[in-house]
Amino acid sequence: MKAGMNSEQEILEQLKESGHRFTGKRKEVIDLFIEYKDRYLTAKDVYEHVEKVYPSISHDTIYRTLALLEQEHLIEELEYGDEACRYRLSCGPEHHHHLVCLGCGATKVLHGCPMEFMEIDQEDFTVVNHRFEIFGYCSTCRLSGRGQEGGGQK
Amino acid sequence: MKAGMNSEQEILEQLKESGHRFTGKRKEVIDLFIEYKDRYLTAKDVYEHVEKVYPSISHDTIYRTLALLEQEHLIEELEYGDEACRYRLSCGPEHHHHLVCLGCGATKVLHGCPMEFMEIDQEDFTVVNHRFEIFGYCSTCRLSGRGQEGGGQK
DNA sequence: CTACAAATCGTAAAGATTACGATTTACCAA
DNA sequence: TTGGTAAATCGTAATCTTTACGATTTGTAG
Repeated sequence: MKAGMNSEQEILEQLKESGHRFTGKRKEVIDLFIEYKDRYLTAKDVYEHVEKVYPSISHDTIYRTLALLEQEHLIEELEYGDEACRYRLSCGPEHHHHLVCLGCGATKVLHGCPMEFMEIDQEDFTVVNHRFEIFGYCSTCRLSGRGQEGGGQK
Repeated sequence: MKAGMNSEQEILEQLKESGHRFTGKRKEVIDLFIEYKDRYLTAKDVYEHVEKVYPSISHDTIYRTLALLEQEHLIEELEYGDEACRYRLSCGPEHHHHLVCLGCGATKVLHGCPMEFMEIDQEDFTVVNHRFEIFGYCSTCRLSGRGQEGGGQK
């Protein structure tokens, strides 16, 4: 993915280039991610948004669309505790991690990756990937009292 | 939890102290975790083990037992990608992270926590917790060819 | 405009986890 | 040793997320 690819136009362009079609349902999904640019959304959020325009939208379509967008690196997935997975608009080709707000799903990019500081003997253990996220409450949610109930994350 | 609390005797003792009963089913669960001391196990693994001794064991019992043991900090939980959660015997009171083998669930303790290197403005974002794991293949799984198929973790 | 493959629908299955009333059991006290 | 009581467990089914699939619709190249 090219940096700065975040308009509906550019995203649909990229889908086309990789041999996929431009459909109204995909447009709705993409528009929602653009509207909540820095935020993680659940499949349910996406379903409910598209449902407003296409009342007969199928779950199958939502999940396949999410899989397609992730495969094209247009959105990023996050395993969100024991709740459902969440997705957000991809924020660039460079490797990064996030601060994630447990109240509203808003995110901030973290600079630096902890793997730089880890020394692992690759003879002993072949690293495939890693996971790093910091959870908490953004100032908006903290001030609105949403950060006082202990949080949903174990 | 006290350090080195890893015998069946000690664990049952601690359960008793916190007002819980010593049952044959709990003993089976604890024995399994002790047998696979450094390894993550799924609820299904636990269910199938206990089932051998108590063929009519209920799912409810397994999940409540796991929740109890986790609440008492006797086991640790890990969200394992889009698969089921996994649990392992707690390895001590001090904060730590793990290397996790995608082939067999074996783990190694990592020294040092990435949060030491992260500078976060607590005015801006109130940190509640964080998550850090490194996934890959241990030497045993790599040699047996289990690490060549691309791995199950996205 | 036509044809074909991609995309979607509608419905249901799969798998993990939780819920709950009824029953059994561990354990304290007599 | 024996009850009594609350905890633990059973059996069964619901819930929730995600996936599957044959039938149908639709985008798009030619």
